[in-house]
Amino acid sequence: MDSTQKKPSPKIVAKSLVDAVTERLEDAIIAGELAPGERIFEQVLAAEMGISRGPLREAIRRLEGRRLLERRANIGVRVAELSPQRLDELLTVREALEGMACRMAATNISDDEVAELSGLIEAHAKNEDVASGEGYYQQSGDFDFHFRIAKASENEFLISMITGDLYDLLRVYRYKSSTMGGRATEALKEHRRIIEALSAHDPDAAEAAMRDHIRNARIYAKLALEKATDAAKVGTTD
Amino acid sequence: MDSTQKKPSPKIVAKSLVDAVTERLEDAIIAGELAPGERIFEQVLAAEMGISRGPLREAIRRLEGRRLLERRANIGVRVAELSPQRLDELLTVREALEGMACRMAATNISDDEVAELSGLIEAHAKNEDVASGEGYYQQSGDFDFHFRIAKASENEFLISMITGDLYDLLRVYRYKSSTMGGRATEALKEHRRIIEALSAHDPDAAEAAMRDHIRNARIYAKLALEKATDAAKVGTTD
DNA sequence: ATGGAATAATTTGTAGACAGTCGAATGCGT
DNA sequence: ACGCATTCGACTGTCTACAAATTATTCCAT
Repeated sequence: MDSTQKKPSPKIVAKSLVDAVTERLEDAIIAGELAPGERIFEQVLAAEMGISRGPLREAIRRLEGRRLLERRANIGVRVAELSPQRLDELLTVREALEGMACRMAATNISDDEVAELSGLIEAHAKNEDVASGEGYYQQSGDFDFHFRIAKASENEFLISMITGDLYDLLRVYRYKSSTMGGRATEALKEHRRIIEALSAHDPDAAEAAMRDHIRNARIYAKLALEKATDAAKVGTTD
Repeated sequence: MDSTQKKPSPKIVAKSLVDAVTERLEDAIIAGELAPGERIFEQVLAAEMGISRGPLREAIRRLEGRRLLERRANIGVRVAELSPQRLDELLTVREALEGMACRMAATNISDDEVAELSGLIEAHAKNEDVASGEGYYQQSGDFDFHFRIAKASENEFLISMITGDLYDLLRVYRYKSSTMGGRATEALKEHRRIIEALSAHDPDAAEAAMRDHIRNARIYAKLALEKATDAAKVGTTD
């Protein structure tokens, strides 16, 4: 949550223990320290973290809502399973949401903001990572790009979904496998098309371009992830 | 949560206290017993409900995630404010999500399901409520209609968003004012167009029809709600 | 070996206490 | 009389400890 940006202005937010624990748990899940499907024992975890059960339970309730954890009454809490199918579902929702955000952005965005977006993209285009087509491109510039467009929608609800819940969920997959990379050159072209549409303030074209971009990423990621999990099933003795 | 339907199949879910409290709080907010902006005191509420603070706090965390409650650190919890603008944002998200759901439904839905949908609509068309254009139409048949289409998308993530979080949030507005009614005849026409597109298994047309339907509802609701709140400002001494 | 009952482990809920923090009211000084 | 600092009170945030309920496991008898 604080790894990339989102904290350019370190607001002096009075963080409660629950907030801190939530983030830490989140990071642990994202980093794979807590494997998908793994069971969580409240007392053990609380002891490890040096806190009491209360705040831990509250943090768990939150992540439950974000679908990072799953609870079955009187049985326990498990880390959510991450199937390729779920990723596909997730990205489909993202397509709908970001498409809408981009549509709204097309009407609201200022020329200055478009210029900034363009600068962002072109700066990254010069990176060797991107030029070679490999790129951990997705992890740095891509977020910024999508975040800014979401913000330009000026729809608070939409923004919080895209940059909050959805984003966190996606990070889990992004970490698991670098399936989202390797499409840098295509992604760059798609980004340019999005900027074009935004610059022309054409809502229909903007939405279409964004949806196209995310749909391509989805299809690519799905294939890559399926291949990866198949390989894993052969490679490991799990 | 159990007032209308959503519980056609009373699954034997072992409910914990937290679940029960969550629902009750939710209902209280939706029914307006807890007014928007009203502050909540943990001790008081816990005492009123006859429970301890623990489960109450956990329930609050959940509703926080659903954006029904807002918490400011060390200050307290308030019932979320419901501005016309927020409703507009909400319905915009719904347009995107249900549009996507309808698109997917167009490919997945069976002819039998289309027939059922059609039956549902036509049955309601014969109702006097609807014919008169007034209708508490929105509260009964409309939900079913939208729910079924969401389900037909076969995207679990999408389904849970549309029938879960979003739906609950909308209920708050629906209760507050009957702004969502009075458009029954138009809504019926729009529903028929959606069914047509679904029956033809045309994704593009299906999405377009659904988005059109929700967009119209949004614009109408926004105007109605703005008028209502303006009137309230004059009418009350608040 | 299978069925069932007793047992153990874990989650869930409760109670009480205390520290930290914010807000409001109070009182002082100008 | 007005503004500012201080004090006081209330509520949240957190911890410890205990009690209750439920599930999983083990072990014995058939």
